[in-house]
Amino acid sequence: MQKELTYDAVLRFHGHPSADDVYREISSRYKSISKATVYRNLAALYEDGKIGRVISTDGREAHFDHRTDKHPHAVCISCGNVFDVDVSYDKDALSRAVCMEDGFVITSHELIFEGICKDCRKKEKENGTEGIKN
Amino acid sequence: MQKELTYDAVLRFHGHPSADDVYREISSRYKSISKATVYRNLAALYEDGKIGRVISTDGREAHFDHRTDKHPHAVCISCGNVFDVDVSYDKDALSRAVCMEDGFVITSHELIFEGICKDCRKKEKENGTEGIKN
DNA sequence: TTCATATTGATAATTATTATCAATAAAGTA
DNA sequence: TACTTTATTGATAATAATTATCAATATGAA
Repeated sequence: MQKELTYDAVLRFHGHPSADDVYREISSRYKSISKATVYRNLAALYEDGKIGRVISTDGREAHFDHRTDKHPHAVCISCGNVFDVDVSYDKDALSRAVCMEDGFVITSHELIFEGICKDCRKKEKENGTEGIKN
Repeated sequence: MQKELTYDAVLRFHGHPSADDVYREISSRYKSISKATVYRNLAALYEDGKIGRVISTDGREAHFDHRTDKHPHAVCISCGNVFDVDVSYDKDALSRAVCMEDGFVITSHELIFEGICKDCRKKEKENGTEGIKN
């Protein structure tokens, strides 16, 4: 059952693999898995609450997470990699403070930081391409 | 110059039109504008700081904003519409509190609420489809 | 074994957006 | 004005991530 393979592959990553990362990780061991199956099982595992899913922004791919607790992430605007952010804030207070027009029921929220990761900053310095995106 | 048309069209919306919304709005008056031009000019206007852009999440289209100040939004997970959220929080304190692994430089952040908007809740009640997405 | 159900792989379809590129328009200059 | 250069546009192809389709295979129960 490829669902198990998919789950194990996600756990094998330290960080936040994309569906394609997971696909390639499994492919390297079991040659004949379909990418559709990986997408299907990642979605199912997320539904089951077995893995986390990082909200994807601005056309970037979704990333998955061995952590299942909700926590903020930082996305590198240059390479798209996702990092955990360690910041505590009062989620309930935030929810209480929200004042929406009548009738909108909030079920969750996401806090996403954007910036440039260590590696991309290094590359930019080397190439003298600071400030140039992608 | 279609850039002006595009700008005016965005201002004409109360809410947060998608590129396609803007395209249709202009088309209804000036039949022969290209969608590529609308995308191009929306991007340029955003670069110029003349309009705002709502971060798009999970494969949804981007939405644009006549407001240019950064503020949180709520996205309806059913219809995708975007709403302003009125909540004050200490952005600087949040930034200061962020503890990332060395070298990641944070340039901005987004706070996105998710939930169900008034209209979709109404529809769900009528259809008895509560809890069913899209 | 037999019948029903679930999962898979291969591939087509979808959707939002960007890239390409020739045609047109606008601006600058002699 | 006439000519040249630059910018903008429209039409359309390309891209990229993801989902849908559907026949083939696997699984499980009776």
